[in-house]
Parts: sequence; structure tokens; C-alpha cells
Amino acid sequence: MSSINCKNCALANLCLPFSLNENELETLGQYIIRHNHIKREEALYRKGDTFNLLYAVRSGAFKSTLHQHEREQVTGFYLPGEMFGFDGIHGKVYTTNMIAITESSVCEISFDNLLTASQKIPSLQQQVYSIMSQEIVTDIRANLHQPAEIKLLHFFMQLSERFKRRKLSPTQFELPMPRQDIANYLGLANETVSRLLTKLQDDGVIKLNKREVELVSLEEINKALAFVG
Amino acid sequence: MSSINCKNCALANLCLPFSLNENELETLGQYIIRHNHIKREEALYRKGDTFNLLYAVRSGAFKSTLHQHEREQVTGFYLPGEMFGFDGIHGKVYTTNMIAITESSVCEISFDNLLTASQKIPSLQQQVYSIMSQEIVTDIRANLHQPAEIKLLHFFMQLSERFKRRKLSPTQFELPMPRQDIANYLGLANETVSRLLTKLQDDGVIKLNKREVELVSLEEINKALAFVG
DNA sequence: CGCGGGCTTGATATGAGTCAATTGTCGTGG
DNA sequence: CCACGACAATTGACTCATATCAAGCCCGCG
Repeated sequence: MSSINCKNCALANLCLPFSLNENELETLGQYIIRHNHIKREEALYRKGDTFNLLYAVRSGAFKSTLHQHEREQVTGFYLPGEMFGFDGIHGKVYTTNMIAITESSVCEISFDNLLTASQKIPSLQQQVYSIMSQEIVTDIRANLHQPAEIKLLHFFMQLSERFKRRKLSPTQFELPMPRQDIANYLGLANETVSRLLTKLQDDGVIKLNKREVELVSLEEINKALAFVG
Repeated sequence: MSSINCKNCALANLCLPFSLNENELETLGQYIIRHNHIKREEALYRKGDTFNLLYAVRSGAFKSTLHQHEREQVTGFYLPGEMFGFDGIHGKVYTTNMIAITESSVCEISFDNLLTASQKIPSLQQQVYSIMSQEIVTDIRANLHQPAEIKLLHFFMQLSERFKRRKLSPTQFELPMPRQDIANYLGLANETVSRLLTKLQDDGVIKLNKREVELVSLEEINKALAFVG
């Protein structure tokens, strides 16, 4: 756990620091605390815990989950540069469990401090609104009722865009999560996901090697998704 | 179209004015514009339109929609006292169509003005965060993958809570939308919804008369939904 | 009074889930 | 370094929930 400097962070332009000047970065930095070495499957918080902190993924990946009749349901994934915890603002408690998918590290800021800081720094306030807006858009799109194959392609394209934002390849990347979590998130059986993945490979749309994906033709995929959204 | 006074609004405690003092209400009021007589099926905005304005439902009801291979998909409902348009902040364009379900009226405020005002009024800023947070929670919960009957009961309970917030009966209310829209929103065929509604009536869980619903026993319903969420 | 949209009901089709067995993969310890 | 065990992914056979297709009904409106 250590106080941190956002200036040197490669993810700054996705995160709170976006569009802040040197002085403002300095101010913000005072409020940020870093947590390293969050272990796989460790819960950062659980549904019902008192809300205080917002988080940004620094490295690794997280999934948010809820319990459904003894089963876990994955409600979202969070990758480096992405923030989470906003669901807790309204009711003062977190409404999901937040679990590390791999060894991870995060930056945290207390909501109260963020309020104070964003009162002083207009562009920070703007950025918080923007990030929350983005989460709303993501959540709405996750609701779309489509056949399994389309859902899966959508999911891949969404990941692709998120990797692109980080200046990584949008066509070749490693899935941060196991098939099970993908299936669960999309509301499918993992057998279904498995079958579709082999089908998509047979069709030449994607290439797969364990968690390594290659999207062979973004154009083809986008064609399949046309008129969606 | 007219400038408006939030002080006398019965919905103030659900909306932006929540927790503002007289002076602050005065300030906020300057920025609010009212639109009456929005006709059934009229679009307040469409996906892709430039984002500027946030809205609060004053009377009536709205649905947000997206297009999916020639079909419309309903992505949300907005009832009196509820705000919408936040999805447009991030990308500067609205990401859904917003359509009046019945003759309606709204209050609108430009996002720029809201930013300015909330810079001056901390509790206003807090309230905007809270409302956006609430939308996130709603959207996440709408994603849960459950059998049709549970989805439908969830939907009724959600409506129940929203009516309760407005100090209306949580057990007897009128559905603001036709069955078709409910089915579409939940990702079901309207035949399925229709069948389930008659089943729920036969089971004595609800009573229905056209759009008039009575939830016979909230306890029973909550029991069926236990372990969910 | 008749027309039409929304709703209900029935018969059938199908996409995806479940169950079950097999294979593949990785980490650990002998 | 290899063998084992545990878990993740795949594949196949079968089932089931819900969609689709097809009438018919009910009520409000012109």
C-alpha cells in the first residue's frame, strides 16, 4: 500500500487523470492509494459491504458477481485502466461482489475525497461523469437479447475495443478470464460457448489457442453484427 | 416550454432538487425547462443525436430502445421523477432512442449548465452521482439471467418499488406500458409473457385487469425471488 | 356495428441447457 | 523430470424452456 503519482501512469488517459494539468494531478495524487498483490479469487469487496472507495484496475483483471440461487452470476469484467465501485454510491453499499480474476493491483480513492477534489477541479468532475456514463452504456449493451453466437462475437468485439483503448492489438489478445466466466457473463452454458468457439474457428472467423485469441477479420465480424445496437 | 420552479414539484425528492436549500433550488430552477404534451410514440431523441440535455420525467412514461436486425429492443423504462440521458455523456451522442409510451411531459437541463451548477452546489453534484449510480444498479440487475417467470416477477417488484418511492401503492398500480414492451424488455416473446401472467393469476400471486395489477402478496413474491441478487 | 390492435390460447419447432464421458493442461510433489 | 491429481475445455446424446406459427377473442374506437 503506497501513495502514488498518476503522472507516470501509462493508464492515466483512461482513468481519472484524463485532461488534468500538472497541479491538478498533484492534488489528485494525494488521495490515491495503491494496493498490489491482490490474489486470484480474492474479493476486494462483497455485496452489502459499506461503500467508501472507488477503484481503478492497475494491472490484472476483476469480475463483478451476484449470487443467484446458489449460483454465481458474473455481471461485468474490469480491465486495466477501468474503474469500478460506482454502483455503491446510491445506496451506500456495494451491490456486487468484486473478485480478482488473476493476481492484480488497484488504485483506490475514497468517494468523499473524490467529491472534494472534483469540487475544486471541474475537469475531474467531468471525467467522473464520463466514466460513469461509459459504465451505463456498457451495461445497457450487455442487456441485448441475441442468439448465443452474436452475443459471443459482441463480447469479443467489446474486448477488442478495450484492448485498443490501451494501445494494444485489437485483433490479437489474451482472454483475461476462463471460458466459464465468459459463459456465465453471457448467460450461456460453458458447453455452448465451447461449441461456438470451435464453430467460429471452423468458419475461419477467429483463431484460438487456449486463452490466446486472434480475430481474423474485424470486417467479417462487424458484418455479422451489423444492424445490432 | 417554460422556465420552472422545482420548489413546488411533488417529485423533487426523487430528482435533482433532492437535499437542496431554497437558494440552491432557485439557482437550479433557472436552468430547467419544461416540455409538455409529448405525444405517445414521439421520440425525444434518437440514437446518434448530439448529446446536450438531460431529462427528468414529469408525467407519463418513456422507454429507451435500440434496433436489432430490424427489430426494436426495449432497454429501459423511465417513470415520473426519474432521469435519463446520462448514456450520452461519454460519447457526446445519445446511445438509445427515447420514446414516449404515453402522452408525457419532461423537465430538461443542459449538461453544461448542470456542470456549472454542480460546481457551485456540492449536494447537487452528489445527487447527480447518486442518480447515475442508481441507473448503473438498475442496468446491472436487468442483466441477470433467470427463467422467464422469475424475470417477470422481478420486473413487477421493481415497478412496485418505483411506485412506492413516489408514495403510491406498491401493491396496486397501472402498468405504464403494453405487454409487448414488457416482453421485449425482458427478452421474451409476448406469448410467453401472456401465458405467465395467466399462470401467476391462477396461482393467486397477482390479479390483473388489463393494465391494472395487484400484487396479492409481496411476501410470497419475495419468497420466490429469494437468493436472487 | 364493424374494424383493428392488443391480448390470449393452442400446437409445434428449435436453440440452448443438462447430463455424462473424454480429453487436454497445468501445477505439485515424489 | 515425470506422474499424478485437479480442474478447464471439448464433444456427444438427449431434454426442456421458450420461440414461432396460427387461430381466435376481446374491447375500444370510429
